[in-house]
Amino acid sequence: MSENIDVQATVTVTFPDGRNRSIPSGSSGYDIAQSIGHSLAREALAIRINGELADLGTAVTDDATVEIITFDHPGAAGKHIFWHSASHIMAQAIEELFPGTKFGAGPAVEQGFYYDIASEHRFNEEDLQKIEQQMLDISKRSIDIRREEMPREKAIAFFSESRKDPYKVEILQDTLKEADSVSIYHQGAFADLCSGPHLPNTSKLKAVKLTNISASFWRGDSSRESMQRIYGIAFPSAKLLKQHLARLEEAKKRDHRKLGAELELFMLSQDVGSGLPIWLPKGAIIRSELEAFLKEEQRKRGYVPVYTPHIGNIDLYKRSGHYPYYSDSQFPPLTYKDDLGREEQYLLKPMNCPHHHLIYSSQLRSYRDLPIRMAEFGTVYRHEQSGELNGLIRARGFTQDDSHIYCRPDQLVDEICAAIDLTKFVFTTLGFDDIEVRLSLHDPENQEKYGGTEEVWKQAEKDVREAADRMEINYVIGIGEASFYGPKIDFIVRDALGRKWQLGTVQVDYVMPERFDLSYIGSDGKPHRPVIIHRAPFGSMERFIGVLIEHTAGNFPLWLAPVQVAVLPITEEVHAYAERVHQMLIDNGIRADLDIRSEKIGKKIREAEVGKIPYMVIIGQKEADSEEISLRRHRKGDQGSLTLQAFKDMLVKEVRNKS
RNA sequence: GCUGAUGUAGCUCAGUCGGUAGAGCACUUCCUUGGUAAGGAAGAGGUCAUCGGUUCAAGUCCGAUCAUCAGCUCCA
Repeated sequence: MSENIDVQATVTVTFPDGRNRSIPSGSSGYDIAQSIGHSLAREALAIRINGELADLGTAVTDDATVEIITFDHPGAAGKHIFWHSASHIMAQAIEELFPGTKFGAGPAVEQGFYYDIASEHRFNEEDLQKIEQQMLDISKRSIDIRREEMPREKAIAFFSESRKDPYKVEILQDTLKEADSVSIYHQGAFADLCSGPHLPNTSKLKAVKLTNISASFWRGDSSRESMQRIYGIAFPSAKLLKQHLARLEEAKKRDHRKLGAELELFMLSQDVGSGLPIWLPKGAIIRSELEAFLKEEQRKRGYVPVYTPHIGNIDLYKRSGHYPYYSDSQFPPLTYKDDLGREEQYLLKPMNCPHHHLIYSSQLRSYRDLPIRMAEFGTVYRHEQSGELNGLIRARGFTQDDSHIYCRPDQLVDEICAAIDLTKFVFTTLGFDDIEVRLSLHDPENQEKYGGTEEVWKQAEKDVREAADRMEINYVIGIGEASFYGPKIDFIVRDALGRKWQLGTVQVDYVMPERFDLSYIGSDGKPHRPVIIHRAPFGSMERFIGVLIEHTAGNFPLWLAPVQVAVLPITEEVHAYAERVHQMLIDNGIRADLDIRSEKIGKKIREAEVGKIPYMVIIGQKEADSEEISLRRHRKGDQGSLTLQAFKDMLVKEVRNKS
């Protein structure tokens, strides 16, 4: 390089690691990637210029910070662009195979992409394979993907006249009505309205799997026409696709419905009704251990237990305001008529709140009594839509680890913090470390959806934020996710298939105290309104255990394992000693099974392994003579010999530590 | 609820062109007493989800219903 290069013609680009480099002005993202290395240029999908994602072909004309985006780029930007382009390629493939198909929306999602399409043709599995092949064909044709900016009016003309795509026209006339100029991406004969960015060329797509077809509504509105949604996932290499499919297989093995049946934890029966889980003995042990754990923790933290009936007079729910909000997800009322023809209606309780509020108002409360923290494992019933049911995770009858905390306004933030702390403690103890926390706020555009005044909501949301900040939790904001009576802090985890589920929740409520006319006598001798916190660390016992099954793949920690130890004698001669060992474990509070069948030890071990029993005690003549046990650990194999005392101490300690 | 797929023994599945049902595991009994993931033999187990239709004949073809699964809308 000579010293006297034309400074006008070069610009400085700075990379994320702080290094920078001079490049000719007008260089594209591809040129920049190429200047760094051939393999990066090969893998480059797009570029981020001064924080803005752009097509790889975009020219850099000023000094800028740039980032080359590859498929594996942290933060999923690369995958997102890749899958978004894949959805366009799928649309092109569908258009080529099924001319006349109309296209709705085709975004990238967390696990791939989809496209909503309208067609007379009913797409089936065979079509998906054909479309996959066509997509790979489009990839082979190596078509450049080209961006075109045009005025909105021109785009409307383009989509109504040459593309004949009414859905795109609707988006242009509705969602994008403020925009002057829009962008269109062309790839061969296909074109789509899209803000981009996109892959430079269709050949980047090397492997694709269209996973399923389902129905969706145009713009998510059930009053609009139904469309066919085709889901898929794509990768820049066949190897990555293979890995992805293997992961899916693995996830299926963890499905709590499958493991729940195999490990005899719970069952569902048509004879009882759909969405009404039945706890089998082994599942009941897990549930009761979890309940005991939380009860003890709540006792330490100043909660008092209560019990309330499973049904309540319908007027109670009308008064709470739950009735109109929940009416489409309730079991129909039970109607009772007495001899005089008077009618009474009861609901299976869809929530525990009103019952607890009545307990609160059953006596005169002083400011000195607050906070009052009422806790109940309350079983509730909601008639969820049949398509929503999902084993334990989404049921029609479930038990909330519910509590209502009645406190003074000056205690509120502290109490929210304490509830957050309990929830975090529960999750940490159970080994959930990857949890998303969402502050669920109301949507001011839809104030009529909520109870209470705007001022009340402002205050409640301020308090919730303050508590979340003080507890130093990372959260995302969910506008419109609030309950009708107040904002919430929701704890969200994923199931084996990557679907998100809300578990724990902490909710602030200024509305119910008003509706139930709750009060306490303040130090000034006058009545005041308390504030209510609704909270449930597990959320529901059913859902929590469902997610826990998937999280642990059925390998529960010792304190939760339905059977903690399997005692496996090798021959009949040692049955007496095995019985002694078994009894000693039982006497020490250990859940132990004794297998005295005349089966070979290999088979007994196999069954204990398949049953995911944490510890196996193998007892033969040697152990009987030396008064020891031979220990085997689930998934880890032979652990050698131990004295009875050492084994017992080890178990007791492990159970106590909940490790 | 909507769209699609599926429904055969307790479980996992096979069942061809429509001709009245099959395997493995599990279960029961017997034999076997074996040292760290499946010992052997015999037996029992089915209104082919339910209801209706076509047919001489239906697990198989057609329709409806129910349930399960995926997604949509909704929620702990």
